Amino acid sequence: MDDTDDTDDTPGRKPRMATMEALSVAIGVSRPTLSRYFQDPSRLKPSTCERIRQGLERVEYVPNFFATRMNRKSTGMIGVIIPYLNDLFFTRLLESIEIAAMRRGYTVIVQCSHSDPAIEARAAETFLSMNVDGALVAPLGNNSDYEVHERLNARMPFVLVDSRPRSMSDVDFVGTDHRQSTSLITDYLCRVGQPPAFLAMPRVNFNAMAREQAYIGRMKELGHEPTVIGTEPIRDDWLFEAHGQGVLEGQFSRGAFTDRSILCVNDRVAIGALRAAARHGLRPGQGAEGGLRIAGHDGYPLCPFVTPALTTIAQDVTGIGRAAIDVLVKKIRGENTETSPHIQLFAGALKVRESA
Amino acid sequence: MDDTDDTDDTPGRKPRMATMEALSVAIGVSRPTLSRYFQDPSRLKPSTCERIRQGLERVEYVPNFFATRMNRKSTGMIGVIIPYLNDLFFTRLLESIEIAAMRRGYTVIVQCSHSDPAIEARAAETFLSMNVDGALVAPLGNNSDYEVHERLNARMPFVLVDSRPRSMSDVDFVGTDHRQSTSLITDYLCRVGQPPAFLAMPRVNFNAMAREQAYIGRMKELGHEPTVIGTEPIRDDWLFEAHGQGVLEGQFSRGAFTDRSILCVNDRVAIGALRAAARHGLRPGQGAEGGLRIAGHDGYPLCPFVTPALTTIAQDVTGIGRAAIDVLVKKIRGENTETSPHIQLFAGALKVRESA
DNA sequence: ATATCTTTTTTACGTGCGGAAATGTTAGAC
DNA sequence: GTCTAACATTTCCGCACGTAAAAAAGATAT
Repeated sequence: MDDTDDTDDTPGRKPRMATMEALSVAIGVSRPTLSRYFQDPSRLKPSTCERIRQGLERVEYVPNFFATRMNRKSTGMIGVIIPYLNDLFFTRLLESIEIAAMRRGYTVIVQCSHSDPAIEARAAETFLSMNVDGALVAPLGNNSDYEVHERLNARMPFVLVDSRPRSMSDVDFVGTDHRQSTSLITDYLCRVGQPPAFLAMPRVNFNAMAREQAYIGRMKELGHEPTVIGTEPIRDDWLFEAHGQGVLEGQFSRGAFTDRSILCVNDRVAIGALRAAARHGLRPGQGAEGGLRIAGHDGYPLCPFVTPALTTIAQDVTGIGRAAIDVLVKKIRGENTETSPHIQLFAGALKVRESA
Repeated sequence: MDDTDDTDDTPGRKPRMATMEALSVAIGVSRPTLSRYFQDPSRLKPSTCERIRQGLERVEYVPNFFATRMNRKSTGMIGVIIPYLNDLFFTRLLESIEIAAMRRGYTVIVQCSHSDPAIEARAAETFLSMNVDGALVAPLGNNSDYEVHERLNARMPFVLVDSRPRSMSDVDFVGTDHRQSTSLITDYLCRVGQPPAFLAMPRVNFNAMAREQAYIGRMKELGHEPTVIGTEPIRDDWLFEAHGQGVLEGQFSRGAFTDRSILCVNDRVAIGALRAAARHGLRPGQGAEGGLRIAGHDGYPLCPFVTPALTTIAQDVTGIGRAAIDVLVKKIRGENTETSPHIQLFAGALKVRESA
């Protein structure tokens, strides 16, 4: 650690070079040449290139991340903020984002808000201090401190994903077209059974609100009376599943909604709804005698494995993640030739299974 | 961006100082004084402290992450590698790790292997170049390149979490005591019904193997004949749920295992098993007529919401995450007074629900 | 052999900040 | 009022590398 000659010869291993300087004397080329080798080997004569390559095979050297990033105009890093981790929707989104970014040669720095606006703000702060090339943010919801997003947006290439605060309508955004997706499944439910009621969530999430609005709008277009339940929180630390189950158990035990179609704001709520049905001896399904049908929204990976298998709208998570990175990278590279703001909405795909 | 005076006076906002130098002239103290203010304000005279604080309120300044980290002996960062994200067990583990690290004042850098040893290796490389103070690794499984872990272990404080390769038995480890947990549920299943069969996974995961072995051992101790199924992969890109469902559907359609207790290697496999049962009209459960019971392992958050609610062993994810950070931080601070290696195993807790 | 071009090396400076040593300041004791 | 200790602040160098310019070394053509 304190070797003055910047090397560390642990027996049995390759000698480790701590600095590029030490590496250069070990290989026998100058340090600037090495620097250029690491950035773009093609700018060196092939023979020199080969000599360096062979030298590198005989020692262990990994360039100092901070020193390299400090001077370069670009850090090659993209900051990603997601609201919480314990939701497979977001993990799949994150996965597609990471893979897409990796392909483009960027290092992704993930920060999770853990449902806490203060942590979200700190994450933004971290990105600013790390000079990330750009930021991809899935906001927390109504609790978010928008100034945080605005500051990021003002200081670096910035793209919102998944959910978009009303106040940030002029910011680039990639997500699902909830009007389309909700209409699609509303239409389907109207076609195969009674017009659905909507099992909502407390208003803490923009997508939830967007879907609720889309449901109401579509129902009216179809000449049906919209019915929304579940906007009141059951308890404070609610999980989506517990919320769905709690709301519906309340209704079922009053004998309400036992023979209707129920469109849930998302799959996790729907899984709770299925649970409530099961506990009340109800069998929701396509050909259900009672007429109870339950559908979700998102394409949660577990939908095919619950009983009955959950009919839902699958969001194109992979497409969204990839597109978000595409837009962000374009902004980073200054190839922003398109209309501004760039709003890209993906269509949802109907997945008909057993539950509706 | 190219301001030579290191400031940026965007109208309507606080003037932004790009460097500590600029900040120092703006406030009227020397740069090193500022430096010490940010590291430990108590080392400054209260009056100076107050002057700086007031100055900071009138401008916007965030110190450069790289520059600060480059010289400090400690970067204040902990690297965490997890094998994949699309599993709520790992997201919960990660959550508890992040919260624990945050409390200790560390910044967590998460890298996900995405089931790919090459990505895992690159993540380790990143940690080395970033000079993280220590690394917490949940290894990929049999596919992992152990040299990667060994290198990290040799070069920085290092702790394995969740799963431990056989070849790394001398490395600090925090995880669940699978002998205890598996025995606990095996005993329970033997007590309430027929001795269980074990629905395993292909041997790609150490915990899966450990549980399988624990099951076999415990069954023999109890004088029962162990039965293991599901060690052959159904298809290549198998999901855990699909694996459980596939294996059991094969058995059920041959009329096998329809009236036995089945202990699944984990909850995701068990959810697939429940699905298989449902598709064959079977109703696993505590007082099941046919005698079919299905139990899992892990404490997957969805267990209470599937039908029937899944009986399982809950791992103490929060405890594991917190303990792992504790050990790692101790190693980082050189307070490693205990026996080496530090092996810390947490007990699992039986969660009796409906399915068994 | 000389001129021209390409490649590499030398040299030197910059990045934003940490840290040790030197300098300045203050307060208490005489 | 001076001296000294104690503390506060500044000066200065260093970190590991990027980058630019100038000088040197090869390579190729004439």
